[in-house]
Amino acid sequence: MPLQPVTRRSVPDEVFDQVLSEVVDGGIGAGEALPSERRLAEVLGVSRPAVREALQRMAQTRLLDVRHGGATTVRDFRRYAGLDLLPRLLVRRGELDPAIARSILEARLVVGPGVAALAAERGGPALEVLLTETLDALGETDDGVQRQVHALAFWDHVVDAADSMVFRLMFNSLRAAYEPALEALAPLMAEEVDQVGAYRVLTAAIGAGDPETARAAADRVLRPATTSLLAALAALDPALEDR
Amino acid sequence: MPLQPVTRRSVPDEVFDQVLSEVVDGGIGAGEALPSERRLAEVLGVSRPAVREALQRMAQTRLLDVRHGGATTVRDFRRYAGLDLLPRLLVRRGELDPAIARSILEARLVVGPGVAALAAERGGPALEVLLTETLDALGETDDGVQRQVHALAFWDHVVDAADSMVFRLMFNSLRAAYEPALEALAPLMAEEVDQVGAYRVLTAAIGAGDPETARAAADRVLRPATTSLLAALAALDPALEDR
DNA sequence: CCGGTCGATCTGGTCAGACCACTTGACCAC
DNA sequence: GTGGTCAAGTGGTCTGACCAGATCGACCGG
Repeated sequence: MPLQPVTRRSVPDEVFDQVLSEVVDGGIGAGEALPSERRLAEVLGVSRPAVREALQRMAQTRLLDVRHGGATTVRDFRRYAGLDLLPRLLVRRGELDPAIARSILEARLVVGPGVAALAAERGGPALEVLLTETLDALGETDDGVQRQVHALAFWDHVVDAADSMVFRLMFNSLRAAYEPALEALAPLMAEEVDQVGAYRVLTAAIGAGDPETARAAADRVLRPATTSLLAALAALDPALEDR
Repeated sequence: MPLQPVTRRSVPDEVFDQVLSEVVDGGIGAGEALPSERRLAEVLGVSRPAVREALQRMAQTRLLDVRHGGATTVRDFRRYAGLDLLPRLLVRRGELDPAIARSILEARLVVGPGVAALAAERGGPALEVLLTETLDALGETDDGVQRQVHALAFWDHVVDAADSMVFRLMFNSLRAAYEPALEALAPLMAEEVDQVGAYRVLTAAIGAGDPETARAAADRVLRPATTSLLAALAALDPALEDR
Protein backbone atom coordinates (compact mmCIF):
# COMPACT_ATOMS: atom_id res chain seq x y z
CA MET A 1 0.00 0.00 0.00
CA PRO A 2 1.42 3.34 -1.07
CA LEU A 3 2.16 6.09 1.37
CA GLN A 4 -0.82 8.08 2.43
CA PRO A 5 -1.25 11.55 3.88
CA VAL A 6 -1.72 11.29 7.60
CA THR A 7 -5.21 12.19 8.66
CA ARG A 8 -5.57 14.20 11.80
CA ARG A 9 -8.95 14.13 13.44
CA SER A 10 -9.81 17.14 15.53
CA VAL A 11 -12.00 16.87 18.60
CA PRO A 12 -15.00 18.48 16.92
CA ASP A 13 -14.52 16.10 13.98
CA GLU A 14 -14.73 13.20 16.35
CA VAL A 15 -17.84 14.55 18.03
CA PHE A 16 -19.39 15.30 14.66
CA ASP A 17 -18.86 11.74 13.50
CA GLN A 18 -20.25 10.23 16.67
CA VAL A 19 -23.38 12.34 16.67
CA LEU A 20 -23.79 11.78 12.94
CA SER A 21 -23.67 8.06 13.51
CA GLU A 22 -26.37 8.31 16.14
CA VAL A 23 -28.53 10.25 13.75
CA VAL A 24 -27.90 8.29 10.58
CA ASP A 25 -27.75 4.83 12.02
CA GLY A 26 -30.90 5.42 14.00
CA GLY A 27 -29.60 5.69 17.54
CA ILE A 28 -31.72 8.82 17.99
CA GLY A 29 -34.77 8.89 15.75
CA ALA A 30 -36.07 11.96 13.94
CA GLY A 31 -37.84 14.38 16.24
CA GLU A 32 -36.07 13.15 19.32
CA ALA A 33 -34.00 15.51 21.41
CA LEU A 34 -30.26 15.36 21.77
CA PRO A 35 -28.69 15.59 25.21
CA SER A 36 -27.80 19.17 26.11
CA GLU A 37 -24.48 20.58 24.99
CA ARG A 38 -23.19 20.55 28.53
CA ARG A 39 -24.23 16.96 29.03
CA LEU A 40 -22.69 15.85 25.73
CA ALA A 41 -19.48 17.64 26.60
CA GLU A 42 -19.39 15.85 29.91
CA VAL A 43 -20.20 12.43 28.49
CA LEU A 44 -17.72 12.72 25.65
CA GLY A 45 -15.05 14.23 27.86
CA VAL A 46 -14.54 17.33 25.74
CA SER A 47 -15.22 21.00 26.16
CA ARG A 48 -18.50 22.61 25.34
CA PRO A 49 -17.16 24.74 22.47
CA ALA A 50 -15.99 21.56 20.79
CA VAL A 51 -19.45 20.09 21.07
CA ARG A 52 -21.00 23.31 19.86
CA GLU A 53 -18.83 23.37 16.79
CA ALA A 54 -19.85 19.85 15.88
CA LEU A 55 -23.55 20.49 16.45
CA GLN A 56 -23.50 23.72 14.47
CA ARG A 57 -21.88 21.93 11.59
CA MET A 58 -24.63 19.33 11.70
CA ALA A 59 -27.26 22.04 11.81
CA GLN A 60 -25.61 23.60 8.77
CA THR A 61 -26.38 20.44 6.83
CA ARG A 62 -29.98 20.44 8.08
CA LEU A 63 -29.47 17.35 10.23
CA LEU A 64 -30.30 19.05 13.50
CA ASP A 65 -32.70 21.72 14.63
CA VAL A 66 -31.01 23.89 17.24
CA ARG A 67 -33.24 26.33 19.08
CA HIS A 68 -32.04 28.88 21.57
CA GLY A 69 -33.52 28.04 24.95
CA GLY A 70 -35.07 24.79 23.79
CA ALA A 71 -33.68 21.36 23.15
CA THR A 72 -31.69 20.43 20.07
CA THR A 73 -33.69 17.91 18.07
CA VAL A 74 -32.82 15.50 15.32
CA ARG A 75 -34.35 16.12 11.90
CA ASP A 76 -35.27 13.42 9.42
CA PHE A 77 -32.18 13.24 7.22
CA ARG A 78 -34.14 11.40 4.55
CA ARG A 79 -36.26 14.46 4.11
CA TYR A 80 -33.80 17.27 4.72
CA ALA A 81 -30.23 16.18 4.10
CA GLY A 82 -28.35 17.19 0.97
CA LEU A 83 -26.16 15.23 -1.40
CA ASP A 84 -23.19 15.69 0.89
CA LEU A 85 -24.58 12.98 3.13
CA LEU A 86 -24.30 10.45 0.33
CA PRO A 87 -20.88 8.96 1.14
CA ARG A 88 -21.98 8.51 4.72
CA LEU A 89 -25.11 6.68 3.64
CA LEU A 90 -23.36 4.59 1.03
CA VAL A 91 -21.18 3.03 3.69
CA ARG A 92 -23.19 2.39 6.83
CA ARG A 93 -21.68 0.54 9.72
CA GLY A 94 -18.73 -0.34 7.57
CA GLU A 95 -20.81 -2.03 4.90
CA LEU A 96 -21.79 -0.83 1.47
CA ASP A 97 -25.52 -0.24 1.19
CA PRO A 98 -26.69 -1.76 -2.11
CA ALA A 99 -29.83 0.40 -2.29
CA ILE A 100 -27.74 3.56 -2.14
CA ALA A 101 -25.24 2.24 -4.66
CA ARG A 102 -28.09 1.43 -6.99
CA SER A 103 -29.50 4.92 -6.70
CA ILE A 104 -26.14 6.41 -7.61
CA LEU A 105 -25.89 4.30 -10.73
CA GLU A 106 -29.43 5.15 -11.75
CA ALA A 107 -28.93 8.85 -11.20
CA ARG A 108 -25.75 8.81 -13.26
CA LEU A 109 -27.65 7.26 -16.11
CA VAL A 110 -30.33 9.92 -15.97
CA VAL A 111 -28.17 12.96 -15.46
CA GLY A 112 -25.13 12.08 -17.58
CA PRO A 113 -26.91 12.10 -20.93
CA GLY A 114 -28.76 15.28 -20.00
CA VAL A 115 -25.52 17.05 -19.24
CA ALA A 116 -23.96 15.73 -22.42
CA ALA A 117 -26.84 17.15 -24.45
CA LEU A 118 -26.40 20.58 -22.90
CA ALA A 119 -22.66 20.41 -23.48
CA ALA A 120 -23.29 19.64 -27.14
CA GLU A 121 -25.45 22.73 -27.42
CA ARG A 122 -22.89 25.00 -25.86
CA GLY A 123 -19.47 23.42 -26.13
CA GLY A 124 -17.95 24.48 -29.42
CA PRO A 125 -14.73 23.22 -31.02
CA ALA A 126 -12.48 24.08 -28.10
CA LEU A 127 -14.34 21.59 -25.98
CA GLU A 128 -13.82 18.79 -28.47
CA VAL A 129 -10.07 19.40 -28.38
CA LEU A 130 -10.08 19.35 -24.59
CA LEU A 131 -12.10 16.14 -24.44
CA THR A 132 -9.94 14.47 -27.04
CA GLU A 133 -6.80 15.31 -25.11
CA THR A 134 -8.30 13.88 -21.97
CA LEU A 135 -9.23 10.68 -23.77
CA ASP A 136 -5.75 10.42 -25.24
CA ALA A 137 -4.32 10.59 -21.75
CA LEU A 138 -6.84 8.02 -20.61
CA GLY A 139 -5.91 5.68 -23.43
CA GLU A 140 -2.22 5.93 -22.72
CA THR A 141 -2.21 4.68 -19.17
CA ASP A 142 -2.73 1.16 -17.94
CA ASP A 143 -3.22 2.10 -14.34
CA GLY A 144 -6.86 1.58 -13.44
CA VAL A 145 -6.93 4.37 -10.92
CA GLN A 146 -5.37 6.82 -13.34
CA ARG A 147 -7.98 5.90 -15.94
CA GLN A 148 -10.67 6.74 -13.44
CA VAL A 149 -9.06 10.07 -12.80
CA HIS A 150 -9.04 10.86 -16.49
CA ALA A 151 -12.63 9.75 -16.92
CA LEU A 152 -13.59 12.03 -14.08
CA ALA A 153 -11.73 14.86 -15.79
CA PHE A 154 -13.61 14.08 -18.99
CA TRP A 155 -16.96 14.51 -17.29
CA ASP A 156 -15.66 17.55 -15.49
CA HIS A 157 -15.10 19.22 -18.83
CA VAL A 158 -18.50 18.13 -20.08
CA VAL A 159 -20.17 19.61 -17.02
CA ASP A 160 -18.21 22.80 -17.48
CA ALA A 161 -19.33 23.07 -21.07
CA ALA A 162 -22.94 22.45 -20.12
CA ASP A 163 -22.67 25.81 -18.38
CA SER A 164 -25.15 24.76 -15.74
CA MET A 165 -24.55 25.67 -12.14
CA VAL A 166 -27.02 23.08 -10.86
CA PHE A 167 -25.30 20.23 -12.65
CA ARG A 168 -21.94 21.65 -11.64
CA LEU A 169 -22.89 21.57 -7.97
CA MET A 170 -24.40 18.11 -8.26
CA PHE A 171 -21.25 16.89 -9.92
CA ASN A 172 -19.11 18.45 -7.19
CA SER A 173 -20.97 16.54 -4.50
CA LEU A 174 -20.84 13.28 -6.39
CA ARG A 175 -17.16 13.71 -7.10
CA ALA A 176 -16.52 14.46 -3.43
CA ALA A 177 -18.21 11.17 -2.62
CA TYR A 178 -16.45 9.25 -5.35
CA GLU A 179 -12.85 10.42 -5.14
CA PRO A 180 -11.99 9.16 -1.65
CA ALA A 181 -13.14 5.69 -2.63
CA LEU A 182 -11.68 5.86 -6.10
CA GLU A 183 -9.10 3.19 -5.48
CA ALA A 184 -11.69 0.71 -4.27
CA LEU A 185 -14.08 1.53 -7.09
CA ALA A 186 -11.59 1.47 -9.93
CA PRO A 187 -11.89 -2.28 -10.56
CA LEU A 188 -15.67 -2.04 -10.63
CA MET A 189 -15.70 0.82 -13.08
CA ALA A 190 -12.93 -0.54 -15.27
CA GLU A 191 -15.46 -1.94 -17.72
CA GLU A 192 -16.75 1.52 -18.43
CA VAL A 193 -13.46 3.30 -18.63
CA ASP A 194 -12.02 0.69 -20.95
CA GLN A 195 -14.51 1.60 -23.63
CA VAL A 196 -12.53 4.52 -24.96
CA GLY A 197 -14.29 4.13 -28.28
CA ALA A 198 -17.66 4.96 -26.76
CA TYR A 199 -16.18 8.06 -25.19
CA ARG A 200 -14.81 9.11 -28.55
CA VAL A 201 -18.21 8.76 -30.18
CA LEU A 202 -19.64 10.92 -27.43
CA THR A 203 -16.89 13.46 -27.94
CA ALA A 204 -17.62 13.62 -31.64
CA ALA A 205 -21.33 14.13 -31.03
CA ILE A 206 -20.64 16.90 -28.55
CA GLY A 207 -18.14 18.49 -30.89
CA ALA A 208 -20.68 18.35 -33.71
CA GLY A 209 -23.11 20.29 -31.55
CA ASP A 210 -25.75 17.61 -31.85
CA PRO A 211 -27.56 17.32 -28.51
CA GLU A 212 -29.70 14.27 -29.28
CA THR A 213 -26.82 12.24 -30.64
CA ALA A 214 -24.73 13.27 -27.67
CA ARG A 215 -27.49 12.20 -25.32
CA ALA A 216 -27.64 8.78 -26.91
CA ALA A 217 -23.86 8.46 -27.00
CA ALA A 218 -23.61 9.32 -23.30
CA ASP A 219 -26.18 6.66 -22.58
CA ARG A 220 -24.06 4.17 -24.46
CA VAL A 221 -21.02 5.16 -22.44
CA LEU A 222 -22.75 4.81 -19.11
CA ARG A 223 -25.24 2.00 -19.61
CA PRO A 224 -23.06 -1.11 -19.91
CA ALA A 225 -21.31 -0.71 -16.59
CA THR A 226 -24.52 0.48 -15.01
CA THR A 227 -26.37 -2.61 -16.15
CA SER A 228 -23.77 -5.08 -15.02
CA LEU A 229 -23.23 -3.38 -11.68
CA LEU A 230 -26.96 -3.24 -11.07
CA ALA A 231 -27.11 -6.95 -11.76
CA ALA A 232 -24.28 -7.54 -9.33
CA LEU A 233 -26.06 -5.49 -6.69
CA ALA A 234 -29.28 -7.39 -7.28
CA ALA A 235 -27.43 -10.64 -6.70
CA LEU A 236 -25.99 -9.14 -3.54
CA ASP A 237 -29.35 -8.09 -2.18
CA PRO A 238 -32.32 -9.91 -3.74
CA ALA A 239 -34.71 -7.51 -1.99
CA LEU A 240 -33.80 -4.93 -4.61
CA GLU A 241 -35.15 -7.09 -7.40
CA ASP A 242 -38.81 -6.52 -6.90
CA ARG A 243 -38.72 -2.99 -5.66
CA MET B 1 -48.00 41.37 4.16
CA PRO B 2 -48.91 38.32 6.22
CA LEU B 3 -47.30 37.69 9.56
CA GLN B 4 -43.92 36.07 9.40
CA PRO B 5 -41.89 34.10 11.89
CA VAL B 6 -39.35 36.35 13.49
CA THR B 7 -35.86 35.54 12.36
CA ARG B 8 -33.14 35.76 14.94
CA ARG B 9 -29.67 36.04 13.59
CA SER B 10 -26.96 34.80 15.87
CA VAL B 11 -23.49 36.27 15.84
CA PRO B 12 -21.94 33.29 14.05
CA ASP B 13 -24.76 33.49 11.50
CA GLU B 14 -23.83 37.06 10.82
CA VAL B 15 -20.16 36.25 10.48
CA PHE B 16 -20.98 33.29 8.25
CA ASP B 17 -22.99 35.47 5.90
CA GLN B 18 -20.37 38.15 5.71
CA VAL B 19 -17.55 35.75 4.96
CA LEU B 20 -19.75 33.87 2.52
CA SER B 21 -20.43 37.09 0.67
CA GLU B 22 -16.73 37.77 0.42
CA VAL B 23 -16.17 34.33 -1.00
CA VAL B 24 -19.12 34.10 -3.34
CA ASP B 25 -19.20 37.67 -4.56
CA GLY B 26 -15.51 37.61 -5.23
CA GLY B 27 -14.12 39.80 -2.47
CA ILE B 28 -11.52 37.11 -1.77
CA GLY B 29 -10.67 34.94 -4.76
CA ALA B 30 -10.09 31.21 -4.67
CA GLY B 31 -6.73 30.28 -3.23
CA GLU B 32 -6.37 33.50 -1.28
CA ALA B 33 -5.97 33.44 2.47
CA LEU B 34 -8.52 34.72 4.93
CA PRO B 35 -7.41 36.96 7.78
CA SER B 36 -6.57 34.97 10.89
CA GLU B 37 -9.34 34.06 13.29
CA ARG B 38 -8.05 36.51 15.86
CA ARG B 39 -7.88 39.28 13.32
CA LEU B 40 -11.38 38.57 12.01
CA ALA B 41 -12.74 38.50 15.53
CA GLU B 42 -11.13 41.84 16.20
CA VAL B 43 -12.29 43.46 12.97
CA LEU B 44 -15.85 42.18 13.29
CA GLY B 45 -16.00 42.99 16.97
CA VAL B 46 -16.96 39.48 18.08
CA SER B 47 -15.28 36.72 20.01
CA ARG B 48 -13.00 34.20 18.44
CA PRO B 49 -15.28 31.20 19.10
CA ALA B 50 -18.00 32.96 17.15
CA VAL B 51 -15.66 33.39 14.21
CA ARG B 52 -14.48 29.81 14.52
CA GLU B 53 -18.00 28.49 14.41
CA ALA B 54 -18.72 30.41 11.23
CA LEU B 55 -15.50 29.33 9.55
CA GLN B 56 -15.99 25.70 10.51
CA ARG B 57 -19.44 25.77 9.03
CA MET B 58 -18.02 27.14 5.82
CA ALA B 59 -15.35 24.47 5.80
CA GLN B 60 -18.10 21.89 6.26
CA THR B 61 -19.55 22.98 2.94
CA ARG B 62 -16.13 22.83 1.28
CA LEU B 63 -15.92 26.58 0.84
CA LEU B 64 -12.80 26.98 2.96
CA ASP B 65 -9.67 25.01 3.59
CA VAL B 66 -8.71 25.29 7.24
CA ARG B 67 -5.31 23.96 8.18
CA HIS B 68 -3.97 23.75 11.67
CA GLY B 69 -0.99 26.03 11.96
CA GLY B 70 -1.39 27.43 8.47
CA ALA B 71 -3.64 30.00 6.98
CA THR B 72 -7.29 29.45 6.15
CA THR B 73 -7.72 29.71 2.41
CA VAL B 74 -10.71 30.15 0.16
CA ARG B 75 -11.60 27.28 -2.14
CA ASP B 76 -13.17 27.63 -5.57
CA PHE B 77 -16.86 27.23 -4.80
CA ARG B 78 -17.61 26.57 -8.46
CA ARG B 79 -15.56 23.44 -8.19
CA TYR B 80 -16.26 22.27 -4.67
CA ALA B 81 -19.56 23.62 -3.37
CA GLY B 82 -22.65 21.47 -3.14
CA LEU B 83 -26.24 22.12 -4.09
CA ASP B 84 -26.84 23.86 -0.80
CA LEU B 85 -25.09 26.91 -2.16
CA LEU B 86 -27.70 27.25 -4.89
CA PRO B 87 -30.06 29.71 -3.19
CA ARG B 88 -27.12 31.91 -2.37
CA LEU B 89 -25.97 31.90 -6.00
CA LEU B 90 -29.44 32.40 -7.42
CA VAL B 91 -29.74 35.69 -5.63
CA ARG B 92 -26.45 37.55 -5.70
CA ARG B 93 -26.21 41.07 -4.39
CA GLY B 94 -29.97 41.18 -4.15
CA GLU B 95 -30.54 40.37 -7.79
CA LEU B 96 -31.67 37.16 -9.42
CA ASP B 97 -28.95 35.62 -11.57
CA PRO B 98 -30.55 34.53 -14.86
CA ALA B 99 -27.84 31.99 -15.65
CA ILE B 100 -28.48 30.18 -12.39
CA ALA B 101 -32.24 30.31 -12.86
CA ARG B 102 -31.81 28.83 -16.31
CA SER B 103 -29.72 25.99 -14.97
CA ILE B 104 -32.39 25.16 -12.42
CA LEU B 105 -35.08 24.97 -15.08
CA GLU B 106 -32.90 22.83 -17.31
CA ALA B 107 -31.99 20.47 -14.52
CA ARG B 108 -35.63 20.07 -13.55
CA LEU B 109 -36.44 19.08 -17.09
CA VAL B 110 -33.70 16.46 -17.14
CA VAL B 111 -34.22 14.98 -13.72
CA GLY B 112 -38.00 15.15 -13.36
CA PRO B 113 -38.80 12.69 -16.14
CA GLY B 114 -36.08 10.34 -14.95
CA VAL B 115 -37.52 10.26 -11.49
CA ALA B 116 -41.01 9.75 -12.87
CA ALA B 117 -39.81 6.75 -14.84
CA LEU B 118 -38.29 5.17 -11.75
CA ALA B 119 -41.45 5.89 -9.78
CA ALA B 120 -43.49 4.14 -12.47
CA GLU B 121 -41.31 1.07 -12.12
CA ARG B 122 -41.64 0.94 -8.39
CA GLY B 123 -44.73 2.80 -7.31
CA GLY B 124 -47.64 0.42 -7.31
CA PRO B 125 -51.34 1.25 -6.87
CA ALA B 126 -50.93 2.88 -3.46
CA LEU B 127 -48.84 5.58 -5.06
CA GLU B 128 -51.49 6.37 -7.64
CA VAL B 129 -54.03 6.91 -4.88
CA LEU B 130 -51.64 9.20 -3.03
CA LEU B 131 -50.88 11.23 -6.13
CA THR B 132 -54.53 11.49 -7.06
CA GLU B 133 -55.39 12.79 -3.61
CA THR B 134 -52.66 15.38 -3.86
CA LEU B 135 -53.93 16.52 -7.24
CA ASP B 136 -57.49 16.71 -5.93
CA ALA B 137 -56.28 19.00 -3.19
CA LEU B 138 -54.36 21.02 -5.74
CA GLY B 139 -57.39 21.37 -7.93
CA GLU B 140 -59.61 22.51 -5.12
CA THR B 141 -57.69 25.58 -4.08
CA ASP B 142 -57.40 28.87 -5.90
CA ASP B 143 -54.53 30.16 -3.84
CA GLY B 144 -51.43 30.22 -6.00
CA VAL B 145 -49.09 29.54 -3.13
CA GLN B 146 -51.14 26.61 -1.90
CA ARG B 147 -51.11 25.14 -5.39
CA GLN B 148 -47.32 25.32 -5.35
CA VAL B 149 -47.28 23.56 -2.02
CA HIS B 150 -49.40 20.75 -3.38
CA ALA B 151 -47.33 20.46 -6.53
CA LEU B 152 -44.27 20.16 -4.35
CA ALA B 153 -46.01 17.44 -2.34
CA PHE B 154 -46.83 15.66 -5.59
CA TRP B 155 -43.19 15.53 -6.61
CA ASP B 156 -42.25 14.59 -3.09
CA HIS B 157 -44.35 11.47 -3.40
CA VAL B 158 -42.93 10.72 -6.82
CA VAL B 159 -39.40 10.98 -5.47
CA ASP B 160 -40.33 8.76 -2.58
CA ALA B 161 -41.69 6.14 -4.90
CA ALA B 162 -38.60 6.27 -7.08
CA ASP B 163 -36.86 4.81 -4.05
CA SER B 164 -33.63 6.56 -4.92
CA MET B 165 -31.58 8.17 -2.20
CA VAL B 166 -29.61 10.27 -4.66
CA PHE B 167 -32.72 11.81 -6.18
CA ARG B 168 -34.18 12.17 -2.73
CA LEU B 169 -31.20 14.18 -1.53
CA MET B 170 -31.15 16.28 -4.70
CA PHE B 171 -34.82 17.01 -4.23
CA ASN B 172 -34.26 17.98 -0.61
CA SER B 173 -31.68 20.56 -1.58
CA LEU B 174 -33.78 21.97 -4.39
CA ARG B 175 -36.82 22.13 -2.14
CA ALA B 176 -34.79 23.90 0.53
CA ALA B 177 -33.85 26.47 -2.09
CA TYR B 178 -37.36 26.75 -3.49
CA GLU B 179 -39.55 26.90 -0.41
CA PRO B 180 -38.28 30.13 1.12
CA ALA B 181 -38.94 31.92 -2.17
CA LEU B 182 -42.17 30.11 -2.86
CA GLU B 183 -44.33 33.16 -2.51
CA ALA B 184 -42.29 35.11 -5.01
CA LEU B 185 -42.12 32.20 -7.44
CA ALA B 186 -45.76 31.19 -7.30
CA PRO B 187 -46.86 33.61 -10.04
CA LEU B 188 -44.08 32.43 -12.33
CA MET B 189 -44.90 28.78 -11.86
CA ALA B 190 -48.65 29.23 -12.02
CA GLU B 191 -48.71 28.21 -15.67
CA GLU B 192 -47.33 24.81 -14.78
CA VAL B 193 -49.44 24.16 -11.74
CA ASP B 194 -52.62 25.15 -13.52
CA GLN B 195 -52.27 22.22 -15.91
CA VAL B 196 -53.80 19.70 -13.56
CA GLY B 197 -54.70 17.58 -16.56
CA ALA B 198 -51.07 17.01 -17.44
CA TYR B 199 -50.38 15.93 -13.87
CA ARG B 200 -53.26 13.48 -14.06
CA VAL B 201 -51.87 11.95 -17.23
CA LEU B 202 -48.55 11.57 -15.48
CA THR B 203 -50.24 9.99 -12.48
CA ALA B 204 -52.00 7.49 -14.69
CA ALA B 205 -48.78 6.53 -16.43
CA ILE B 206 -47.02 6.06 -13.12
CA GLY B 207 -49.93 4.08 -11.75
CA ALA B 208 -49.88 1.87 -14.82
CA GLY B 209 -46.24 1.06 -14.16
CA ASP B 210 -45.18 2.29 -17.56
CA PRO B 211 -41.81 4.05 -17.24
CA GLU B 212 -41.49 5.37 -20.76
CA THR B 213 -44.98 6.82 -20.84
CA ALA B 214 -44.37 8.34 -17.42
CA ARG B 215 -41.13 9.87 -18.65
CA ALA B 216 -42.90 11.49 -21.56
CA ALA B 217 -45.79 12.62 -19.41
CA ALA B 218 -43.44 14.23 -16.91
CA ASP B 219 -41.77 16.03 -19.75
CA ARG B 220 -45.13 17.35 -20.83
CA VAL B 221 -45.82 18.56 -17.30
CA LEU B 222 -42.54 20.39 -16.97
CA ARG B 223 -41.74 21.61 -20.46
CA PRO B 224 -44.31 24.34 -21.08
CA ALA B 225 -43.41 26.46 -18.06
CA THR B 226 -39.73 25.68 -18.61
CA THR B 227 -39.87 26.91 -22.18
CA SER B 228 -41.69 30.11 -21.43
CA LEU B 229 -39.56 30.93 -18.42
CA LEU B 230 -36.39 30.27 -20.38
CA ALA B 231 -37.66 32.65 -23.04
CA ALA B 232 -38.35 35.23 -20.39
CA LEU B 233 -34.85 34.80 -18.99
CA ALA B 234 -33.33 35.11 -22.43
CA ALA B 235 -35.16 38.39 -22.90
CA LEU B 236 -33.85 39.49 -19.54
CA ASP B 237 -30.27 38.66 -20.35
CA PRO B 238 -29.53 38.37 -24.07
CA ALA B 239 -26.09 36.97 -23.32
CA LEU B 240 -27.75 33.69 -22.49
CA GLU B 241 -29.11 33.30 -26.00
CA ASP B 242 -25.96 32.23 -27.74
CA ARG B 243 -24.31 30.32 -24.98
C1' DC C 1 -62.49 25.46 38.20
C1' DC C 2 -60.04 28.20 34.83
C1' DG C 3 -56.63 31.18 32.99
C1' DG C 4 -53.07 34.10 33.55
C1' DT C 5 -48.56 35.42 35.90
C1' DC C 6 -44.21 34.75 37.86
C1' DG C 7 -40.03 32.81 38.56
C1' DA C 8 -36.84 28.78 39.01
C1' DT C 9 -34.29 26.35 36.05
C1' DC C 10 -33.67 24.21 32.16
C1' DT C 11 -31.59 25.12 27.30
C1' DG C 12 -28.46 27.35 23.86
C1' DG C 13 -25.53 31.96 22.80
C1' DT C 14 -21.49 34.62 23.70
C1' DC C 15 -17.47 36.13 25.68
C1' DA C 16 -12.58 36.52 27.63
C1' DG C 17 -8.27 34.67 28.21
C1' DA C 18 -5.17 31.16 28.50
C1' DC C 19 -2.41 27.46 26.71
C1' DC C 20 -1.36 23.59 23.31
C1' DA C 21 -0.07 21.95 18.58
C1' DC C 22 1.16 22.75 14.09
C1' DT C 23 3.23 25.27 10.02
C1' DT C 24 6.19 28.36 8.14
C1' DG C 25 10.24 30.53 7.06
C1' DA C 26 14.50 32.51 8.44
C1' DC C 27 18.73 31.28 10.01
C1' DC C 28 22.61 28.43 10.96
C1' DA C 29 25.84 24.50 11.13
C1' DC C 30 27.48 20.94 8.45
C1' DG D 1 22.96 22.21 -0.93
C1' DT D 2 21.18 19.62 3.10
C1' DG D 3 19.29 19.19 7.30
C1' DG D 4 18.54 21.06 12.04
C1' DT D 5 16.88 24.72 14.98
C1' DC D 6 14.03 28.19 16.57
C1' DA D 7 10.76 31.99 16.85
C1' DA D 8 6.50 33.75 15.36
C1' DG D 9 2.10 33.20 13.75
C1' DT D 10 -1.92 30.24 12.98
C1' DG D 11 -5.50 27.14 14.16
C1' DG D 12 -7.08 23.75 18.16
C1' DT D 13 -8.83 23.26 22.74
C1' DC D 14 -10.12 24.22 27.32
C1' DT D 15 -12.06 26.70 31.38
C1' DG D 16 -15.36 29.29 33.50
C1' DA D 17 -18.30 32.82 33.48
C1' DC D 18 -22.41 35.30 32.17
C1' DC D 19 -26.34 36.51 28.85
C1' DA D 20 -30.76 35.20 26.73
C1' DG D 21 -34.61 32.44 25.23
C1' DA D 22 -37.86 28.45 26.47
C1' DT D 23 -40.35 25.72 29.62
C1' DC D 24 -43.15 24.43 33.17
C1' DG D 25 -44.88 24.15 37.62
C1' DA D 26 -46.52 26.96 41.64
C1' DC D 27 -49.26 30.38 42.56
C1' DC D 28 -53.05 33.64 42.51
C1' DG D 29 -57.07 36.23 40.94
C1' DG D 30 -61.22 35.75 38.63
